[in-house]
Amino acid sequence: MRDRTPKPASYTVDVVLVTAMGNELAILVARSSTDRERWSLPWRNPQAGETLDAAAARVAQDALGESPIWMEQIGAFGDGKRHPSNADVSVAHVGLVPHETATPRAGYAWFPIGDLPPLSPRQRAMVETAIRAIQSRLDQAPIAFRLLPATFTLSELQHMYELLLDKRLHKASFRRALQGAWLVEPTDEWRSEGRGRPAQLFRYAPKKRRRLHRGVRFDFLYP
Amino acid sequence: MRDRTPKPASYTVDVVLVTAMGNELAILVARSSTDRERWSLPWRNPQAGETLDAAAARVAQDALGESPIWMEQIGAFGDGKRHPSNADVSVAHVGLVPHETATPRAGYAWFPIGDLPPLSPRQRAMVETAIRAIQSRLDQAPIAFRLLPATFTLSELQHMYELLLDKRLHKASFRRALQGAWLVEPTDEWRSEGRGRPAQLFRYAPKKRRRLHRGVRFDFLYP
DNA sequence: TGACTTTAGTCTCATATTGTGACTAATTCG
DNA sequence: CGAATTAGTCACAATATGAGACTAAAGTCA
Repeated sequence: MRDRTPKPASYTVDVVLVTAMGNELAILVARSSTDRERWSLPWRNPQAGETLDAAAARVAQDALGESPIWMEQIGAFGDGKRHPSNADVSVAHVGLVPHETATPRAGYAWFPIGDLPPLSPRQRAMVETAIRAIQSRLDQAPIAFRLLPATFTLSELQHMYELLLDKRLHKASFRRALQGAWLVEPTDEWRSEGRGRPAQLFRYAPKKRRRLHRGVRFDFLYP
Repeated sequence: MRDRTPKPASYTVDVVLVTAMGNELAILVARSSTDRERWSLPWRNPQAGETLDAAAARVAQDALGESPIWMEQIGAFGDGKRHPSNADVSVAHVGLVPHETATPRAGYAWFPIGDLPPLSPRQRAMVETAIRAIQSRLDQAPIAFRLLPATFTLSELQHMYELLLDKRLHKASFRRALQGAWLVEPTDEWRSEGRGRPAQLFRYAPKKRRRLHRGVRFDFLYP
């Protein structure tokens, strides 16, 4: 697909749909309708009068048949990198989907993030930005909870955080922080997972609490 | 400029230029060339082949005659809100300029952030997002340093942080955190500001240091 | 049955980080 | 000189955090 349109500049709306598949994150990828060997993130040329968020929701809807449980714009991408469309820029979004309820429609498939098919450079950049966006918002939005079923064990929650942050966490510290945040409440159910002591199931049920007030942080290493 | 083009969808590149003017933040606003009563953020229809960042730099260049010392994209805005152009979406950027070196060209003026002229709804949203972006990146990038001259007193730095965060900070804690971050080094100059003890001048000179490793935080209040 | 393994959940303590008031220092003003 | 003003430091209490060790409840298997 060569660029033939001179002006005005056009744009697409692309979505990075993320789910947790077993022990790895996975991204929803679409098979190209013209060249079955090519893959891309789901995208769309927005219709006239369609808002960005609506277009992104539509892209997700077309791919999964349902809406992501959380979605956020992660920016406009262009800057010379190629894209399956001839558009100059693409407005990218991240969407989160719990894996249980996420069955891709025909032509779409989940790919583990460590083993993605080749994507256009622009969409490759979107995936990277999406992951970083998830990681940086992890302490500001209930992202991990959204990737789990309605009830879950605390170990499952911790493993989700470890998966998203790509680092190990200490069990006692994790639970202490979670306690202090008043984000979960226990159900009266327990789940026995074969070996080992059964775990209590919790649900996401945030309580109001006073805003934490912290001073400044200088967390950047350099320039 | 009326909307006459039906398709394909077009976009603009807009820039929120921010500086510190005395005791308040200020935004660079452009007077409309057609209607002298109307104001807008500086924006531009990108040229063919021009990257987003290049277009944003060009917008800043046209308005100030120089480049912001720091600039970052803050997202694409559309979603039905009006804009001075007929574009469906606008890709917004924040740029920081130290006030000393920032003389607006003809047709542009700094407005204190608490007293902006009426802007289009879309650009109003950009300003709000820009401020939030600055605040949220304040601990990850040397934003406050960029808004100050090359040498500054620690009180000036603290006041800049207070201005950006819109909250008071405790002097001793601020300096302790700053010490720990290895971000400034003293010069051998002092500045006497009339009454009171003279203050030592510092410069931004970040040193390498080991990455801080923290566990998880659950800093969101609810949903 | 009863050791052993596995996973869940808790406790405690040392250490690090942070909030805050009070202190000392160097200057101007009158 | 002494009060006022701004800079810069100290010390201590209060929290927050990292990490190991502990208890609890299940399955496994001889």
